Amino acid sequence: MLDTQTPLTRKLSCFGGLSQDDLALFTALLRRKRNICAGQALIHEGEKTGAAYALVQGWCCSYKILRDGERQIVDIQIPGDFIGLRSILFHTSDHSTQALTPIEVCEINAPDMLGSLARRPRLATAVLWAISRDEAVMAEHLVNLGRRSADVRMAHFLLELGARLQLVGLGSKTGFDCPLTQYHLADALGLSAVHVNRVLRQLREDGMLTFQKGRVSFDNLEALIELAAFNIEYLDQEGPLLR
Amino acid sequence: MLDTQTPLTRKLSCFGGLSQDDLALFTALLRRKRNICAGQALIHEGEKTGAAYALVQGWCCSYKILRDGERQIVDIQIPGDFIGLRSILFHTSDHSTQALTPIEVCEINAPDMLGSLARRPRLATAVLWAISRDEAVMAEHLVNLGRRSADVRMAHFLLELGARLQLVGLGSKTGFDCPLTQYHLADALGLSAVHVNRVLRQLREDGMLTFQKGRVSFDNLEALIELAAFNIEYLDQEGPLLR
DNA sequence: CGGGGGGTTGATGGACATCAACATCTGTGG
DNA sequence: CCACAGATGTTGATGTCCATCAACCCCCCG
Repeated sequence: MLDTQTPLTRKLSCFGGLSQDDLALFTALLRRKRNICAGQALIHEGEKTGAAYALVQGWCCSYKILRDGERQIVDIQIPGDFIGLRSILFHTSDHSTQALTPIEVCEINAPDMLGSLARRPRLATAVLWAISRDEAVMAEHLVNLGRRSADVRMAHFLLELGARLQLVGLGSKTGFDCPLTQYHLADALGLSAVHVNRVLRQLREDGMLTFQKGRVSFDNLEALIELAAFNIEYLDQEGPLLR
Repeated sequence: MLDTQTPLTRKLSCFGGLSQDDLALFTALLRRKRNICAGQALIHEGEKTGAAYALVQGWCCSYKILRDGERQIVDIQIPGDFIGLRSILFHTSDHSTQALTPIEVCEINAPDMLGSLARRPRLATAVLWAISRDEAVMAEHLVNLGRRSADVRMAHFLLELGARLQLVGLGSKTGFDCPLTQYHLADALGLSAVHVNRVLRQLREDGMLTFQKGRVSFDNLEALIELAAFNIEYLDQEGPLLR
């Protein structure tokens, strides 16, 4: 492995079967870098430009605002994730995206991207895999909101985040650094911030996990996985499918 | 337009820019037809085969079952939709899919499909658009579960279904035929069947919509759209993007 | 020193789940 | 033709999970 690996190439390599040429071509797509301050918006719901990015460093979140001002976070992006990929082919962007920390992104030029994919089937397949994975994450998130109680929901969400971070080298079995506030958790989990606070306290008192000062600690990983019935398979990160 | 149009080609044409050759090649992919009885499972969560299909006729639904037996329907498929597309690149299927009515599907052979997409960029783009659209639908579904009250949730869900059916010629402004039971609605909306019943009664008494005997009637479409704050843009079906 | 963002805790209420009973309809076999 | 079972739909009574409102805390930073 090269030590020029970025989180994104690391993730795509997890899918497997990419040559050095594939990776080089892909990296070449990601020329134009941009740095964004924490709190800044990257994409506005309803805009027509259809911009897409790859997130190199930092965290951001995609969300929708309802008429009454309520917010639902639809996805959290961590290094190695795509941002706004599904809007490049759409008339209008269906969500907003905002930086949660200072971030570094690479703009993706849609025509270039589509061109490269046409020339490199393996690369196209890997990107399609990444998109499918995002969709699988969203499906699990849907189940979370629809059918799980607040504590299980929280446990499941944080376990998933931990697993995703581990894949790109930003977390371990013991926990991860996490810039989210309780308000973000509330907006992601469809709860009120007050209730998020209570659920976190409960989980802490039960010795399951601690969320404090920007750090999530899995105090009893086994029990957490059991509580959430967390089955990591939907993240499909157990090694290359193609050889 | 040909009158040999299927719901699927009709949907892909909505995206625009496909030549007769593109469509012919695509249709050729969908050789092997299968008929399935109502209630039969098509895909089992956890299976390794990675099958995918295009739905030609009838309805089906994709869902996950939780440990306690609860079910969450993740997506409803209507004619012209893909089934299980995101699992063709995965180790295991992350959901089950079941026929709600007698259905007719075409198997999709993954290697063939990927090959065709490599040779036909326009076609690849159209399929990518269809995938993006599925994802956009799921994102809106997520907002539905996370932040909307039961009545609004119901209104939004049925309006979306109506719009999707209209695109493939199976619905109108006045309503659509709908094989779902109240139990299906409950599992899709994260509610109990009892509460679904009450919500439907309320909507009926308010003159908004009637759900009876396999038929959804929009009694006051304007008011419904207002109630649900339904903005159709996320379905991206307002005419070709490419010309 | 003041103000704002984030976090914490208690009191109260409401939306929805759960339990239970019954109605209606359909198909099936006697 | 009737009896019956099973799936679906309907309605009431009761309970619970979580939202809402309202304080108050700490900490950071201008």
